Amino acid sequence: MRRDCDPGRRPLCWAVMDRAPAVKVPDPVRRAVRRRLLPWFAENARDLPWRRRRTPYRVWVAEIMLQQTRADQALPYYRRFLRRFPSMKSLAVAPLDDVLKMWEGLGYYRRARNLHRAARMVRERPGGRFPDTLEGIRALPGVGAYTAAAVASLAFNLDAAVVDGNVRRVVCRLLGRTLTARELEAASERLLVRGRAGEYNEAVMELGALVCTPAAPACDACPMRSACAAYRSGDPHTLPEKARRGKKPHRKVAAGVVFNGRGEVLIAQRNPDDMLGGLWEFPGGCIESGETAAEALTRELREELGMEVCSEGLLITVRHAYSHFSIEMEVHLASRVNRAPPRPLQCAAARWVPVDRLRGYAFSRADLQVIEALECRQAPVSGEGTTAAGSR
DNA sequence: AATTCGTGGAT
DNA sequence: TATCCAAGAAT
Repeated sequence: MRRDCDPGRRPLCWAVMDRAPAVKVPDPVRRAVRRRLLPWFAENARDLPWRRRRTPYRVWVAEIMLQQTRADQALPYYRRFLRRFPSMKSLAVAPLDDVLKMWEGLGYYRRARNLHRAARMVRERPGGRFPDTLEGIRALPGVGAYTAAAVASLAFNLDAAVVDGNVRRVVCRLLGRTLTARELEAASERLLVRGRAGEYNEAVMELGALVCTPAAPACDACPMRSACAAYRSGDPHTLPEKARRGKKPHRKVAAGVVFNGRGEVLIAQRNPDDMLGGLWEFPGGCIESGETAAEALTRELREELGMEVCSEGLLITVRHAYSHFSIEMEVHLASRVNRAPPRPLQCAAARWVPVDRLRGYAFSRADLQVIEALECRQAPVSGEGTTAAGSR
């Protein structure tokens, strides 16, 4: 592709260029970044914990946590995470289950697993030191182009420009059209204030988060207004053009709270590379066509855990939306029909746990609803004939 | 290159 | 209620 592109000549079509497509970035825009945006940021930057004491470790954890996650959602997680794992070493030596527990409810759990793995990789480096080059940072698991540039600029003051959702929106509006990913890289590189890359990166993202928002940008409060092509055009909210997504499929799922007669319930750990990998769950699975929830439950526990169980009735129906599909989960109380112990045939592990110890394990949001239902079902009843385990 | 990864707030 | 989409990465 790149063979016949002489960089010294202007190609007829930018699309054939592999690198550095020429994006016209007007001087007034570049000037406005230095004269307006950076002062605005100095004045209006939120006081966020990861902006204090910018060690590579603290910056890196924040950037992983902030992937596809708003600052206000990440905030309480960041505080707890740094309290529990204040250093690279404390994270590296911790069990993965502890890391996932700290991540519980935040989503995209692969981030937590990669974070843990990367911490152990950093410990193996010479001196156990965090990589201090763009390529070295990029090589850590869970670190892509964005995060590498963010850590490089914020923790090491390297001249690397980030492109995230904010940058995309802000730059497309400044230039008045929807840019391709490659054009965005080139444009952000041109806009970057050399020697102040971290400040520039955060300023653009802060503007996107606080002022240049997707639906209703607050142009009246925008320091870049005079240099913004989309503002002049009159309808800045229409940029960048968005590709519409398809509808999410809906699945019906069955899950079981299986009691063993000693007040303990069965939980299973999901395989590391699956969705919600490493999290614990109440075992179950998809309801096939023509199947009842109770039948699906019996089948799934036979397949996943080699157990024979029988539904004792509905506990709760949980509706939940994941990133790319939604579920309606019928959660049944269930009991064993024999003494066969659970074997982790299609999961990572299985364990009997007292209900009041469930909170020590990491679950997804959907299963946390189940735990709530279990807890408020147990507490008030106390004396009466216990559970569906029904000793017999 | 298009999918697959969570969750919650805004609209 | 339904849809969008956020400091993206991995495959």
